[in-house]
Amino acid sequence: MAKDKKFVQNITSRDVDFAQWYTDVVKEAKLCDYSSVKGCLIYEPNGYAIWEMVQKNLDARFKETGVQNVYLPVFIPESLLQKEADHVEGFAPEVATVTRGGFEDLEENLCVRPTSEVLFCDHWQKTIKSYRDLPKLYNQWCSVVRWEKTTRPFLRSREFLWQEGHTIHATAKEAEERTQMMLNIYYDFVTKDLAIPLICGRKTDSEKFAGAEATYTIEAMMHDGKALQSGTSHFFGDGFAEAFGIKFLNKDNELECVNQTSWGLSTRIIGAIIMVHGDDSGLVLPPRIAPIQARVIPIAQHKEGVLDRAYELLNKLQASGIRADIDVAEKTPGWKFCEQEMLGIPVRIEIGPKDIEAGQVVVARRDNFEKIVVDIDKLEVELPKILDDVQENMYDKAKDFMDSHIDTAVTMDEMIKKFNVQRGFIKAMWCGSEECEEAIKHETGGAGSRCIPFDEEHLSDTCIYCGKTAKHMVYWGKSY
RNA sequence: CGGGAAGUGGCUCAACUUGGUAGAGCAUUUGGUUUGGGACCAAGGGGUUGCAGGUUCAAAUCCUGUCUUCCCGACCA
Repeated sequence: MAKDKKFVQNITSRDVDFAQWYTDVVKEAKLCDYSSVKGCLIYEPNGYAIWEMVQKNLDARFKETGVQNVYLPVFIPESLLQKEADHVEGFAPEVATVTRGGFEDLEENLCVRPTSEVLFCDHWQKTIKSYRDLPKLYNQWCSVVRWEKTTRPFLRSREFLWQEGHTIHATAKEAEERTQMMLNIYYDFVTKDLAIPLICGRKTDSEKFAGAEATYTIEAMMHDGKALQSGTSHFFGDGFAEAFGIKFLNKDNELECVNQTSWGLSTRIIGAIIMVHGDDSGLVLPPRIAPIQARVIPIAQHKEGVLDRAYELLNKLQASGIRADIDVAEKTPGWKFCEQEMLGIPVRIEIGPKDIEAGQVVVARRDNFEKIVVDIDKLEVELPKILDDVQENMYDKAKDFMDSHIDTAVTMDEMIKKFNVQRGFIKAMWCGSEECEEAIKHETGGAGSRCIPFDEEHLSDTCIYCGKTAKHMVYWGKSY
């Protein structure tokens, strides 16, 4: 069977050493390189192209809901960051600070933004007067800096690219709806475009964003069973508005605080794509997000007519809207196949003398290594169908994996035993206390609460740890 | 931040223990033969050994500091 054969030699097997496999894939797919500053990445063309696709697809979805793009500065005066107590407490340990400009010490230190809530607040405090100014639906694509101690490409870097959306509304209800709406957009984007199945829910108090009233999350399961928080949407109520004095006159001519949201998705999602879909041959990109969806590989390209036909094919594909390229390097076909597989290009199209004679091409799928013979004149019609099928199959495969790695437990013994022998998440009841949450994480060797799902099940009446009345069902698992 | 490992041509590593002209494979360049799963032959090019100090007649090798990467842990919305 083709799929059992390991074609690509320089990638560590996923089941042998997952961490090393991840590093190998990042390297072999040429997604990024390390820079001379710890935790700061050089995004190479292949990696940045994925991010550009993410930007394009997400940005369009945002704008459909009335969101406008803006850009705010990279620096935050230290005093501004300190205005909201919970917020500063949450972020202070990982803020980088500029103390000098040129040869002069600064009057006031400037923080490099770890997130921009306070800048938006500061701006709105000055500009919002009336209910007629509301809502404001802003988003910015930028990078932020968090001085992480442990760094890994894409998953945890000191500087990372993301989008951060910030909105203010006249009512809490409207802000709540916006919080949910943006979570749904993330859900839609990640499940449909990235083919990554998700668990959706609310974060517990200890896990929620510093300064938020409620944090909602989409959680994905990586192939090693660990969770990756892949996007978050926060409801702030009027907490920040109180601290910053963002007030407006309502229709009854009364002064009122705005209600606020923020929501973000980062280049971390590239890590998710790698760890959900990748295999022992390298990266596997879902067709809808793949910068290159199909690569034409001419076989025996020195022979009369082969290159001409290959380019013809390429032009036809590009004209029909498929993102395609061609590999005309002076390498053997086998080498090119491996290259295409490491890069994760969803399909390759082999065309050689035999094909030309028979009026056909060979389409090889990256997701299952299947080779399909297609009539050369029907390729423009057939290829989109194949790409759709690849996309769908990738989601189904990932969904099956996730579903088969979610278990339940009603006693701590059961939970600890299960976490010792299996990967994935475990559903269990919880009383709502932070002490129990902490204890569960400790005793399971690091499986923390991922989220309280929207569709809670009733597994038992009591908290798995303390035995008191359970308030919620929680997904537990180790995470990145 | 604690524990462990490592930094030597573009990449993977050797030489370090016992200081004495930096070496191999892959990649790359040129010519030729090849081409349906990482081809072969021949000839070339490429390294002040992460960085900064120190010891020494002499340092990739010994010492000190520092930076970076990887793994485990702690921390992290």
